[in-house]
Amino acid sequence: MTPTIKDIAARAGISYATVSRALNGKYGVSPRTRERVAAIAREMGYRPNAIAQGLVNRSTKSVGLIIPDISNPFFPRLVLGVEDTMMDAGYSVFLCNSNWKLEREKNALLQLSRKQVDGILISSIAARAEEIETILPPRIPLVYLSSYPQGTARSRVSLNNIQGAHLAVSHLLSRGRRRIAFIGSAQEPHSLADRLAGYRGALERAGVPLDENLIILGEFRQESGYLLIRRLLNRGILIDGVFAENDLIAMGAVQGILDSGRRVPADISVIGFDDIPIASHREIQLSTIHQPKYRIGRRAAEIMLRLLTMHGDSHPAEHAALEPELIVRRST
Amino acid sequence: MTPTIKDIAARAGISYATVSRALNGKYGVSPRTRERVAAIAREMGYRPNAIAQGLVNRSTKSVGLIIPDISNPFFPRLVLGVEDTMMDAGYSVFLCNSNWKLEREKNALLQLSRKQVDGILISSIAARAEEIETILPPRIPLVYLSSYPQGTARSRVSLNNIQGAHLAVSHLLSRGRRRIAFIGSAQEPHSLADRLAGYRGALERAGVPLDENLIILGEFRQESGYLLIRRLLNRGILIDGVFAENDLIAMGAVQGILDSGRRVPADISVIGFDDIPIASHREIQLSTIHQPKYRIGRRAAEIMLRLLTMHGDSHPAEHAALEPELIVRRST
DNA sequence: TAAGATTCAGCAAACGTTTGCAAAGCTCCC
DNA sequence: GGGAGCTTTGCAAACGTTTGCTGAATCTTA
Repeated sequence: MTPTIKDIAARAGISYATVSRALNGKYGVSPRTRERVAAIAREMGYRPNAIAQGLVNRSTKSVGLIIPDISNPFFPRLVLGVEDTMMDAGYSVFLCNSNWKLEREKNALLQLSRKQVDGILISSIAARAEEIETILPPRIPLVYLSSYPQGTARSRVSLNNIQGAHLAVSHLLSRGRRRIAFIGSAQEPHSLADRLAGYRGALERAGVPLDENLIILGEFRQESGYLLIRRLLNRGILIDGVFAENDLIAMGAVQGILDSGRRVPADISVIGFDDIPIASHREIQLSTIHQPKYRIGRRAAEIMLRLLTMHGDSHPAEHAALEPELIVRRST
Repeated sequence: MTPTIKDIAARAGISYATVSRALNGKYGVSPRTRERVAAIAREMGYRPNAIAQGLVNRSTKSVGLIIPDISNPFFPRLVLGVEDTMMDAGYSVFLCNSNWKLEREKNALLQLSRKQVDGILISSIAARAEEIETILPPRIPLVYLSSYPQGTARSRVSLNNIQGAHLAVSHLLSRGRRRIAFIGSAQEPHSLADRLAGYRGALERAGVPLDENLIILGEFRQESGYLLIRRLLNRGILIDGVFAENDLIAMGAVQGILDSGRRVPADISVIGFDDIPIASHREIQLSTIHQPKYRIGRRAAEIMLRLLTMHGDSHPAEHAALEPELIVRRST
């Protein structure tokens, strides 16, 4: 059995209340006993039971982090930003994958709240806030990162997706492209909406007519980008540019275009979104919209820490929108 | 306040012991009260407090997972395999990044044991078992996955690294390569040792003399592979093949070779290790040794679940060594 | 109908902490 | 030497559960 506070007390011949106070540096313990207790604790290899502490302190020093897909190279750095920051502050993080399924997202929320996490960070795929916020007791701090549902009053940190899409499409336009396809994913409604808005806005501003046939949706995967673009090209639809909702789709699209005998960027320019590590690879050189992934994670964690230390007294929501950045590489 | 078992009891006019039994389907409560309790619980939105349960049950239904680097594309699928399996069994997982630092690995172990996790899965960078196992109370289930320290008696699932390296180097030899460099990382001693052993073994078996100058070590990153190969080539050392300890290093090496004006594979063949997703990309086409990442994770989790349900009665360690697979692509 | 068996419910202890309150011990000064 | 005031310690309740034991109520059976 691992030693408890009582074992230490017994060994020291004092009450366990005193041991607790001594170990926690609380006021009202003589330096002599404090030292004695510390020595015994060390010698016995005492390790405070965080579960018991959690019960009485009503704080587990842990938070939940829910993301849709750890295999997508966008998320690991997000996770890292959250983890580093929370760890430094003495928190542990429960990681949950929703696998792009709302049902799993809800379930993760439920599990986390049962586990009495002090707060939850989530990259949510829910369309509306009620879908998930009703699951949680209102007092528990919640921070959205990267994507968030419509109608939420909670804190969030995200990229300015409209602006990012605008940047991307304007760049294609500046390259003389006029028939620009949008290839996205229906898996995450909110950023899709924003990026579509940016796409539409940029076209409109340039006076380029919108062709709804050029908007196609699949999944956030390379295979999806490949299949969708091939289908589009096979239908004989003319395009000279592609704005993909993320880099994976973009990379798939590039493959599809090449495999159909066209050149990138000579015939069709392609731009992605996210700037995942591989996008900058010498043989890939994908133009894209950079997202400061680590910073998004860190920022969200910082907001969480603030909510956590405010300790219940009114949660004024914080909205942080980080700036996207256009990265021009060989694909445009 | 979220409702507790006592609130339900008060509302139902019965003792909270009965409520507990009713909710847990324990023997000794009439169907009538059982239903009534369930109804009230549902209506009040009761959520069992897993912390309190953990305290009395001495089981938190959570495990820790420690990996060196979530940003390395090798690990996400490993994590996924663990997560899916543990989640299905009703466990949550605490994810910790050691960032290739033994100190952080030890600290994670400490935190997890304080959090009273039921078990720990770890991809350890420690050289010897004592370095980390002494931190943990011996009764807590521990499973190594992918890499493990020397001298451990605990369960582990890993790839047969010696065989993998042997496969890789033999493949290069079969392509007529004789001056084969080994580019590895000193960050993880155990698999380095095994892969080096495989490298040496394959050379010896083919009667190719070993040149210690061809063995160079850096980090598990693309930049490292790039720099090391360039330095090697700049020193005028002749090589016609490269066996890299992982795909990132291999990809960096390919860049370095190309940038030095040589061709891959015509002048120098390159083979990596891991088979990360990008290795199969059309523009990359890196030959490599495939690791079944998801399966390693799942297998480790399954072993963990077995240890968990055995519930203390002697832990016979399980050793699973999965088979590597040679994947031949364009780089060799 | 009465005794015994069976079903159902409650009391209270336990898990390992923290902490308010009270008591005991000490120092100091008049 | 005796109280005031301070420091140090201990007692016991509390956090939200689970569960062994006991008692009450109901049912069975002769």
